[in-house]
Amino acid sequence: MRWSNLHTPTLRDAPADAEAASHKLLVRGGFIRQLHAGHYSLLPLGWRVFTKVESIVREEMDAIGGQEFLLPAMHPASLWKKSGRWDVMGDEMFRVTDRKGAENALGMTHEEIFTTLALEITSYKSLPQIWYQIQTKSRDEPRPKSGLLRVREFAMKDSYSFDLDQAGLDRNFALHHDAYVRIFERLGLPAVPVEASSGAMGGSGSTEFMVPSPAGEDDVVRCNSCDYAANVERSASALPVVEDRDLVELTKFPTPGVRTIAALEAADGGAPADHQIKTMVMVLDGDVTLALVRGDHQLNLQKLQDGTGAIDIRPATPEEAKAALGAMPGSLGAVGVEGTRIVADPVLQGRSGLTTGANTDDWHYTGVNIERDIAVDEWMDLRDVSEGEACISCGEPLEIVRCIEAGHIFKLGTKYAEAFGAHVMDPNGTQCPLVMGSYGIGIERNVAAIAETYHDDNGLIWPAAVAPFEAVITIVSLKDESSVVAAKALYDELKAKRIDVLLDDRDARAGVKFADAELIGIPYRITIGPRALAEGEVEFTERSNGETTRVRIDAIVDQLIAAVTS
RNA sequence: CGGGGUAUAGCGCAGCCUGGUAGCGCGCCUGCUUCGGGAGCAGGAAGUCGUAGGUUCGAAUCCUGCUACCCCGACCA
Repeated sequence: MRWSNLHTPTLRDAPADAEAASHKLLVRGGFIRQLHAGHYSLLPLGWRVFTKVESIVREEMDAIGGQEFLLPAMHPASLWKKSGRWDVMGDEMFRVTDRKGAENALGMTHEEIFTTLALEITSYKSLPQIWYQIQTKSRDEPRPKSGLLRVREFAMKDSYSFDLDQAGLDRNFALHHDAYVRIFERLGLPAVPVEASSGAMGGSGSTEFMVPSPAGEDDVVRCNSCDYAANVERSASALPVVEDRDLVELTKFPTPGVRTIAALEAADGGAPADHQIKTMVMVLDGDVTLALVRGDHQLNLQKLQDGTGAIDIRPATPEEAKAALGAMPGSLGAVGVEGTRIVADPVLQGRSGLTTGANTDDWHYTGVNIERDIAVDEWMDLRDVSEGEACISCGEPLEIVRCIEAGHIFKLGTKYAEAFGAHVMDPNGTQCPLVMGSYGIGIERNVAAIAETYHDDNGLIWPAAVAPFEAVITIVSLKDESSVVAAKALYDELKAKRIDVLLDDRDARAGVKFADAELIGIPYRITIGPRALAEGEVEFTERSNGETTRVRIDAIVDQLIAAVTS
C-alpha cells in the first residue's frame, strides 16, 4: 500500500471527550471514527488490525478442532423465550418488531441458535463438537465508553462445545483454556485467567482472561505469592477473627444526627466499624431484601445477584426503605424484622455485641446478637475483598488490579440442551442432553487492549503480529530520484516476500512522515534518504525502542524478515 | 436510572454574562521560498452556531421543550 493513496486521517489533537489512551490514539491515528455512542466505524488501518486479530483467533480455534459457522444476527423472540432469556436479558437486549408485528432480538450471544442447530446431533458417536463463529453482537450497554473498549455493536468469536458428559466438557473447556492462552500470547497481551461470575449467561467454571490496564472496568484480586486470582465479584480472602465485645443485652440508644458508619464509630455509645452491621436495603425483582455486611465491608452487587439468583437488582430509594422498615437510611437495621427476606455475609455469623440501626430515626441498637436478634434467611458471601487482605490459599497479602476482560470461558452444562431438547443417544441407548460449554473473545476489545498495552507519548506501538503494516518505508525526500527508485525496488521486493509493507510516498516533509509513522505504530521503519543511500545504506528503526541502525541496502530485506518473524 | 457537563468550519477552541448577522489555532486549496523530526510568507475556500418553538426591530447570545454526546455515580445507610 502506498501512503499517498491510504485513507488515514491522522489528527494532531485527540478529540476532547476521549479519556482512554487506546481511544485517543485509535482516533488520532485514523483507525476508527465514532458514528454514535457505542458504535464505531473501522477505517482501513483499524480494519487491518481487526482482521489480524481475527485471524489469530480463527487459527487457534481451528487448531483445537473448531468448525466455523456464520449465524444470523437477528433472532425470533420465540427462541429466547424458550431459554428464558427473553426476560432475563432485560434492557440489554435490542428488540426489533417487524412489519408483521413479530418480535425479534438482535443477538447478544448465540447459545439459543447453536443449540437449535445441535438438535441434528443425534448420536454420541458424533461427539465431541466445537462450533464457533466470528460475528456481530449487539448489546444495549447502559454506558458505552472508552472507544472500542465498551461498545454496543462488536464482533465476537463465540464458540460452543457439545459433549456427552461432564468429563467431555472438562476436556473441551481445557482445550479452550489453552487455546485462549495461546491467542493472548500471540496478541502480545499479558492476560491472566481468573475465577469469575458467569452473570446472566448462566453456567459454572467461569474463567475470565484479564489484561491489566487502568482503562479496564473490572477489579481483579490477585496474589503475588501463589497463583490465586479472581474477579472481585467472585473473590475471597481470609480475615482475622474479631473478638466480640461483651455486650449481651440488646439496648436501644439515641444517636441524634448519626447517619453513617463513620459517624457511628465516633458517636456516644457507638462502635468500631467491624462491630457494626451495615444494612443495605435492596430491591430484588421488585421485592425488598435486606443485605447485611460488616460495617467496614462493602456490599458487592454481583455477589448478591449471584447468591440470590435475582435478575433485576437495585438499591431501594429512601422512601422505599422508610416504607419497609419505618426509618430513613442511616438508622436502618434488621433486628426483629419479619416478613422481609434477609441475607447476610458469613463473616457476621455467630457474632454478638454488635451495633446497628434501630429502624427509628436517630436511634441505634447495641448488644446485638445476630443469631438471637436477626432472622437471617440465608448466609452468602456478599462482601468485596480489599487490597492487603490475606490470600485464602497462601495467606500472603492480596492486591487488586484493574483489568480489561479480554476473554471469558465457562461451562454451561445441560441448561440449553434441556430447554431445547437437544439430546443424543448414548451407548446404552439412553437419551442424554448435550453438555455444553461457551467461550467468547471480543475482537475490537482485544484491539483496544493491545493499544492500551502498547503505546507511548508518540503513539501506538503494535506488536508485529497485529500491526496494520509490519514495516513502513519512509522516503525522506521525493526530490531525490535515487531514493525514490531504491524505495520502490525495496517495496516491490518486500511485497514479493509477503511482508505487509507501507510505502510513504507522500510529498510531505520528513518530520511529518516520521511523526505519522510513529503515531500509527508501525513496528519497523526503513528510512531511505540521500545521506545513507550515498553509502549504499538505509536506516532501520524499531518503533518499540526508537533505536536506529544503518543497514546495507542489500541486507535490509533479510534483517526485516528476521525481525518480523522473531 | 441519578448527578454534572457539552453541542459554534474536518479537529481543538473563543465569542454567550452585557442581543446588532461569527472568530482563533491546526488542517485544507493556490503561489513562491523551504525541505532528515509536525516549515515560512502571501492569497483563498469552508460554518443551517445540535434541533423545534418563544421573546425581540434584531438571537450563536435571553427563555422553554426536545435530541445527541461526554464524565461521574448507580454499596459507604
